[in-house]
Amino acid sequence: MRDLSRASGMSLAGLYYYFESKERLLFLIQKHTFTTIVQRLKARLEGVSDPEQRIRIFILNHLEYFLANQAAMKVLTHEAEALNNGFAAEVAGIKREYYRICVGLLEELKRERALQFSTRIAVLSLFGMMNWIYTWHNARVDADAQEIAREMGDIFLRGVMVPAKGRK
Amino acid sequence: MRDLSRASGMSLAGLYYYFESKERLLFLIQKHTFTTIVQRLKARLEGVSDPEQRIRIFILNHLEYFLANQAAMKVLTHEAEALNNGFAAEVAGIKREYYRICVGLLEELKRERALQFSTRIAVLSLFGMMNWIYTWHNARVDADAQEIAREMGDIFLRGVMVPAKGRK
DNA sequence: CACTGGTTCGAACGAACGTTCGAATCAGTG
DNA sequence: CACTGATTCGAACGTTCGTTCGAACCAGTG
Repeated sequence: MRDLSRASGMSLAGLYYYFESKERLLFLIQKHTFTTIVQRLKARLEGVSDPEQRIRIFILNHLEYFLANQAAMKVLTHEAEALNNGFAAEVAGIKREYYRICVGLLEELKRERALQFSTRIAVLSLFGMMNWIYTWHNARVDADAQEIAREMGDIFLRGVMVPAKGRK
Repeated sequence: MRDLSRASGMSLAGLYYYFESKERLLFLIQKHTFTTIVQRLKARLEGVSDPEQRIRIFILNHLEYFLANQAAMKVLTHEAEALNNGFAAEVAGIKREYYRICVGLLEELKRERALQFSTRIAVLSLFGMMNWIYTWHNARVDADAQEIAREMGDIFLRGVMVPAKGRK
């Protein structure tokens, strides 16, 4: 809170005039962040029906936000479980919706192309690939979100695309 | 430190008889952990020459350790940058060696099969898939390390295996 | 037995943290 | 002008944290 006070130019006590506690402030940040991501994703998916393209949009949307707010996303990732039960439940709800959207996109692809893979492992692997980026992305040497989204999309989509009869 | 004191049954002051500071204790834990992982990996790679098989061993070794020490790996992941420069450098060296090994394995595969992909993005995507597991793996519902290593290996290896001429 | 070196601990120190309180300031209204 | 409600702040509160200190204990040796 003292860091925020210094960075915002408002006194420590002044912060508490607007946010009743540190925990509630973190809650508002988390809620705003995840709501924004979901909302932008929905807007971008509008009108696109090709399952592969929809997954690529999902990846790009996610990476763009994570790279544009890298420091913030690092904090949110680490502080994911710092809220008490009341606050945690609401944020968990938004995250679950986001997770369900991704599951839905993969199931679309699975149905259209008659694929066979564990949706849970696939979704969580994809989230891992994308979320981990806050630990390594360096704006000076690494490509931008669009390029990385393309490469990760290539790896993930090709990895998941094996027809049911061709398996095992 | 008070938590460690309680959990270990030794007094708070007693802890400081063995570890000169909290930071040095964290350093020793990090060093021991990453050294162990690298050492086990090297032993398991011994005698295996097929590039694909070597990568599968890498994934299995990593996931086995992460799942066997899930709580510990969560802490180490979050505390990755908590050491001051002196300690941080030594741990970073071990991590870099581990990273280089993975790069080497991918280059082997690339050479043998004439593949074309960004090694850096591939390695970091793989690390993301694997490391993220501490956030979601639930021993009661999810498969064990061997099964997950197989599935992640399937996704990653197939995702990366596209011949040079077939691309773009 | 006394003595020594290694081990353990209760109690405290100073710093950092989240939070609160009362006073001061400011803008707008009558 | 006085008055009101919103805003801002310095100073402090109680707690937690990493760390230290001196005394106590315990084995083994002479």
